[in-house]
Amino acid sequence: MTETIPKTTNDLAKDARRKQLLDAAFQAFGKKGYHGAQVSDIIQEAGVARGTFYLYFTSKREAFEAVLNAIFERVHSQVQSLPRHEVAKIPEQIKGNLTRITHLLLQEPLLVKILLAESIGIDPEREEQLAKFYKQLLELTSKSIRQGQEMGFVRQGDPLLMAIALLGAIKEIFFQSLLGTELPSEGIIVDEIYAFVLNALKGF
Amino acid sequence: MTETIPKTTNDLAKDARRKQLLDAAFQAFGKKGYHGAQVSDIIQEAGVARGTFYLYFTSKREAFEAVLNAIFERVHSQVQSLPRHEVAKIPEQIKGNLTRITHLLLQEPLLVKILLAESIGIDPEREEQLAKFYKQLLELTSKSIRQGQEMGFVRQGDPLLMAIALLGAIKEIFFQSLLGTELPSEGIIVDEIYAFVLNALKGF
Amino acid sequence: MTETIPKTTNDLAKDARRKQLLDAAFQAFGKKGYHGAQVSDIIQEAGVARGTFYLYFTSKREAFEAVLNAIFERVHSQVQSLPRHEVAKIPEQIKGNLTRITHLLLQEPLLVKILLAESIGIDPEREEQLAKFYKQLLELTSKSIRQGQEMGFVRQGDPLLMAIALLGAIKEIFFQSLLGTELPSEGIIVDEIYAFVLNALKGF
Amino acid sequence: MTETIPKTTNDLAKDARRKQLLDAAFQAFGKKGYHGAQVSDIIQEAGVARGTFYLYFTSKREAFEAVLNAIFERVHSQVQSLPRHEVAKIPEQIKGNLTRITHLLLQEPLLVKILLAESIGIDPEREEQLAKFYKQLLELTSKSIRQGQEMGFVRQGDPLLMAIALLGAIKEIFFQSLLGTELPSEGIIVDEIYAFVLNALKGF
DNA sequence: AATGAATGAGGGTTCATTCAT
DNA sequence: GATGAATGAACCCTCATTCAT
Repeated sequence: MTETIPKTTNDLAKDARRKQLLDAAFQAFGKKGYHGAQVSDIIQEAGVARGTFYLYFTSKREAFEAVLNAIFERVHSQVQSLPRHEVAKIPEQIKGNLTRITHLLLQEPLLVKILLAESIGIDPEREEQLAKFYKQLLELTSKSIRQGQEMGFVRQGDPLLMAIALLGAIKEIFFQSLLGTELPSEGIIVDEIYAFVLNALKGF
Repeated sequence: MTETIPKTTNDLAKDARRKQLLDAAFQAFGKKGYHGAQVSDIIQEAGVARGTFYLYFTSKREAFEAVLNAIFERVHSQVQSLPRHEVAKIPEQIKGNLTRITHLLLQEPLLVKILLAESIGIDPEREEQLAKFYKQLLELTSKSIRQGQEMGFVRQGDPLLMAIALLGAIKEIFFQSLLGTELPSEGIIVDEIYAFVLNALKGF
Repeated sequence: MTETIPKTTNDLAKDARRKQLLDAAFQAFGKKGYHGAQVSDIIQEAGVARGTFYLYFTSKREAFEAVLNAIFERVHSQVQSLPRHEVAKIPEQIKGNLTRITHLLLQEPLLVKILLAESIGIDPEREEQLAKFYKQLLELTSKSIRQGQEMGFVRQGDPLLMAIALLGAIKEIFFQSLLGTELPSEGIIVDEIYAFVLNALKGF
Repeated sequence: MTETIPKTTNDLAKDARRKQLLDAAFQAFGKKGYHGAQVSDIIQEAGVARGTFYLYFTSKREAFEAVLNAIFERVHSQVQSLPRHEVAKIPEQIKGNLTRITHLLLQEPLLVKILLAESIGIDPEREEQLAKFYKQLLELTSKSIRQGQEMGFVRQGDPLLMAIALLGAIKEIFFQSLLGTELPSEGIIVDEIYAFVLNALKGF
């Protein structure tokens, strides 16, 4: 009788424990970087024993991978793909996306740090993962740009390069906030990015 | 009289040896990153004994620092400050700067990797150094933007954010080349960046 | 309730392991001296892995410090403070102290070596520790001498210098045994030291 | 013609250079101990190049050996052997020896440090050398004691142990001065040692 | 599942000694 | 003889991972 419940309980507990370790790993990697963070930091933050860590991750690297995946998902979840047919709503949606992403990234410097500074140079696999993430982003964006060019409200030019430039423009703002550069308020940042995008692309 | 020549000779030899080690360090750090590169890699690349490395650098970290400084100087040397009074020549000069920087960075992926990916997360001092480098760049750029705004050919907006966005747009192109993204030819890249800058900023 | 037992068990195990390492360190330092002894010697003697050593001591130096402390305690434990009021028993007690110390030091040449030869020149802190150890010994002794002088059965003279001389006389015997000088039997040594002390101090 | 003079000059120069290095080594070993002193310290103190050191000593160890020998000679030169037949002059001579040795050792703490603290634990050969030095000293002393016993003015007891005790009593005074123990003036020290020797040995 | 003591490969740094100039 | 750049063996310490309890 009591046998069935524990299983569920344990599963829940397992998930909770994993999340607890994932959070701790996020904190540790965000604060100290991949190499600076030790497994000791993670288990201390999580309040578990050393062996426990290896019950949920096979290695420090895998834990980092998991953290990175969680970050990707979190960022993705803030981006809604733009509706193709309702052209009138596009600007509004773009601004909404910008607002949500900006809010997230300014709120979570650790996330920014991991995404921008720690995700490269760990190993080839990680780099590939990162490249894939950006590739998706860039393909989506350059497709939109190409559409805009066909519809005449985006200027001519290499869509991929334009997409890259836009991505970089936005990334750099958060990177600079990471370096301690004093930035204006969130609202102004969103407005400025939006203006930047419009201007950089506009076709007339 | 004969005393000065040996001295010069030795100094030259020491400089040459230092450069040899600096180059080897650049290679090693560029290929494997700061943490991945071992002192063994550097001395093997340079073809010297272990102790020799410590004759020229007090530590692995100091060697990295020296590599970073050399990179900063190399990048700086490619940028000519724009002439204030000859407005007509500004576009030409901007394009010249872009061409030179683009050429350098596409030619030297290791340099890009160190500058974009390895220079953060090593230690606070390094981060400060990087922050200073970017701060100079951004101050210079945002001042130009402000001037352009006053003269009416740059649109309104926060000059710092605009400068950051421009910097990021350019950086990202090289970062993506680092990640293996297939890019157009160097000439097209330069043209596109130039168009991007003009469009992103233009005031009418 | 059952929680306390594992804890005790572990603590005991940890104490045992620490003692094992301490003993090994004592052997190594005693045989080869501080600089001659390597951490490898200690762990080999103890039969544990390299990392284990650093689980119990933060450094080679700290291990030496611990060895020295253990020696101090061991020596101290052999010395019983003399009863002030039972004058008649003092000679007997002195002889008892001498017997015990002599026995200990002749039995443990490693201990003598560490105490006399290795405890100086390691670092200022260690020297201070040693100085403190001797200071206590000398203060105790010179106080007794002063009392003896007041009571008339110790000759006049600087009590501190007399205490130092006595200490040195005794130390030297063990130091010479360390150097390989052929000494008489333990019993004769004790008798001789005793006679020496009595004669050196006697007031009439 | 000029050939013969240079030889002498060079020999002198060689001796001077050797002495210069020996002095520098004495300073370095005295201040930092054998292990703490590096060849770098010695050549810096002497103001010569690294290679020069190895023109005069085959190794750091040999330099230490040379320093130790110089110390032995210096100490020996202060001790005049006692005249056997002029019994009346013995006390005076003893006191003279004590005065000179005390003066030397209090004047030269570095010498004391090397002699008492650094000369053991370097290597077996050094230990042997030290043992020989002390053996000579002890044989001389114990022979005198035996003579004194035969002549009736030294009490009975093991002559070697008595000699050792005397040696130790004296050594300890300088050792304690090394450890920073506050001692009386040189004159008092000499008087006290003398009294100590007399009392410790006197036969009635 | 949880624990934490034990492991040991690995890496940075030091420093006595050599040798070409 | 003098120099000092180069050498490389040696050694301490770290930390991700394992495994018996």
